[in-house]
Amino acid sequence: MNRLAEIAKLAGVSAATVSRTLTRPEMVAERTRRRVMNAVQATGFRPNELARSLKQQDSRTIGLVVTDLNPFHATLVKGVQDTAEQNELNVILFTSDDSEAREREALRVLRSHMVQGLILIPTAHTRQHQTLLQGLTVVELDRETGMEGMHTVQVQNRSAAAEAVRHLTRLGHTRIGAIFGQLHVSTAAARSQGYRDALEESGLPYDEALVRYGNDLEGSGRAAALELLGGPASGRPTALFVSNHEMTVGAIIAVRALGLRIPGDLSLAGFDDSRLMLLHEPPISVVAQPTYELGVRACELLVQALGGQREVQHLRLEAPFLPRGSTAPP
Amino acid sequence: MNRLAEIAKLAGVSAATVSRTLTRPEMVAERTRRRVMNAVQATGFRPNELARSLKQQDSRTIGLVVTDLNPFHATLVKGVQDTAEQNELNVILFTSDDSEAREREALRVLRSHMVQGLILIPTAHTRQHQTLLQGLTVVELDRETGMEGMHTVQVQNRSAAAEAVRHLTRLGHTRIGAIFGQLHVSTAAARSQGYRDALEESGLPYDEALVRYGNDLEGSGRAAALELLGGPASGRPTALFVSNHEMTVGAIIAVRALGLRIPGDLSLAGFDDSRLMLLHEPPISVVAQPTYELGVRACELLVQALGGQREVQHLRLEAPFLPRGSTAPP
DNA sequence: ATGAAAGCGCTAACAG
DNA sequence: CTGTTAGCGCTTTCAT
Repeated sequence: MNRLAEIAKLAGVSAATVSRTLTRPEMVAERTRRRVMNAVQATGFRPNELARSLKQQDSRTIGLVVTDLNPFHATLVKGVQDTAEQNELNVILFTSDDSEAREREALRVLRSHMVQGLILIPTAHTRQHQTLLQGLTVVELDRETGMEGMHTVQVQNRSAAAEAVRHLTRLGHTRIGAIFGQLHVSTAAARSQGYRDALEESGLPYDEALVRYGNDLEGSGRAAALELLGGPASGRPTALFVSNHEMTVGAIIAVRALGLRIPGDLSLAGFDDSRLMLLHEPPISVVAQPTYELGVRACELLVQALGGQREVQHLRLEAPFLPRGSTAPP
Repeated sequence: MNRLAEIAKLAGVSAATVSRTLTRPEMVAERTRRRVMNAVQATGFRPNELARSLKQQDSRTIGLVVTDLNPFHATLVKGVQDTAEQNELNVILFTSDDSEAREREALRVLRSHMVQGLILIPTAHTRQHQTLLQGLTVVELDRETGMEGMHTVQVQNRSAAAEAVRHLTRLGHTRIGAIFGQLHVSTAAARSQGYRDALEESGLPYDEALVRYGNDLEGSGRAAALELLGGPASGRPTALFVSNHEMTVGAIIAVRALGLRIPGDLSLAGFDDSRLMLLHEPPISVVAQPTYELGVRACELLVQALGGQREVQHLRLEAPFLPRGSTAPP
């Protein structure tokens, strides 16, 4: 006898009635409802989600695929989870590490768990996984692929980056180095555009020798910074803009290793705020994404979409630049 | 027609055979197997985990419940996930925030998803949820409840804390303040014991006035540190031991707010290493838990236990103390 | 070695 | 308003 049937027997009703009481109580007579609820309470019964999902062809579960689990992502995840909880959704979390195989596997598992919705930080490989995404409602978070039908939640990357670099030009810097992620990632492309925008505004030339591309991890930021700053003081950039959190940390490490002083020898502007940036001596000027809110919004958007809202939405939040002690005149 | 049946038709066999081919290929004739595999490949078919779990009364999914998602936990989670992936297990992640309600909800959801295994950072409320844990294999991570039958994976909290405090006494400190979590949490109790051990060894009295208890979050660490350090220099502790990561961050913030200098006015020893601790000026001396490994071990242990290993295991890893620039003679 | 059939726990017509 | 029935997609006896 299945579990539902046991409760039914206990309450002297049919299984269907128990099910109704639990899902659409208004369809059940007051008296019956109470008897059922008593039995449910007494046994601590909770319906099996798997069976329910299987039957309904839909699970109350959403997938969340992030590229990494650094402080930025942790905050994102919190935003999503808190919002999911409010909407009685469960979250299955995966980390793709920007790897094609891991992303594919994550999507497969999520499909087989019958998630209908998905929040995804897309990677360079997401386009290849189009088939796996068929029929799923997906919200692209932080980055965008440009694929049709995907909702997106991200910040004004281009203007935010421009604002950071503008801050540096205004301080009088003319040799401004920059470290971006891989250009085929939308955030990197947009932020690099912002960098060019700001240079152009002040009539500064775009100099490839001052630009490096990493993989968004600390190590690549460190390596890139070492290259840019390793030369003699004469040709070295006097300011550096790094376009994500981990690479900014890497740059800080490189600057230390080279014995340079911030902001004396180098002005440093980073991306994504954190306690590390704030407690650093001096505090690091950063573009501060509203990280938690990004997560919240992504989840809210997904909930709406799952609720029937057909229109594809594209959300863009502001990411203010916070000038702090790490940036000063050259 | 269900999906399995479609594949079956395509391959000209029965659904049962397709199922066998996928789960126990050795039971199927070479030729048949190939035909089935062709059909599977061609369609990109992947069995529905929900149906499988429902039938088998067991899902290939484990639960992971952490109390928060700070850098320490993020690393823990990574360790668990990487290991789970190797064992073809999916992970459903929850954050309990040390709240009774959220923990209960997490456990309920996990049960209804038919997880058989669970990795849990227990809270003060876990004992009340004993019924919800019935029949589940659980690995307690980081903390322990003392409940019977639970596997545990944690560090040598007592001796690690003692080592940190011993380092301070050896430097010549005699007024050593301390901030712990709530004493009913095993880690806090053990670390506070270690603190006493070290004091006793050097014949120093245990002075309640020098001790505060927080809730493991940054804010409480800050508040506690403000209390301990806010008085006149004469009575103020010359060293401070803080027993978790977030509260150590809070203490750093408090120290800054008070305008004290590290290690000039105060030696600070923290718990849990991170880039923040390392990049702080001066770098913070800390007890460094092998965080990633803790996660890995917990998951490995769970896999073993699920694999039939009956014996209850209790793992204790070493957590070395790393002396750095934040601790010096008074 | 393979197929037929039953059933995991639940929900949704469809009757009554 | 409530019970009966069928079936979601899969695995697993039990036959053959």
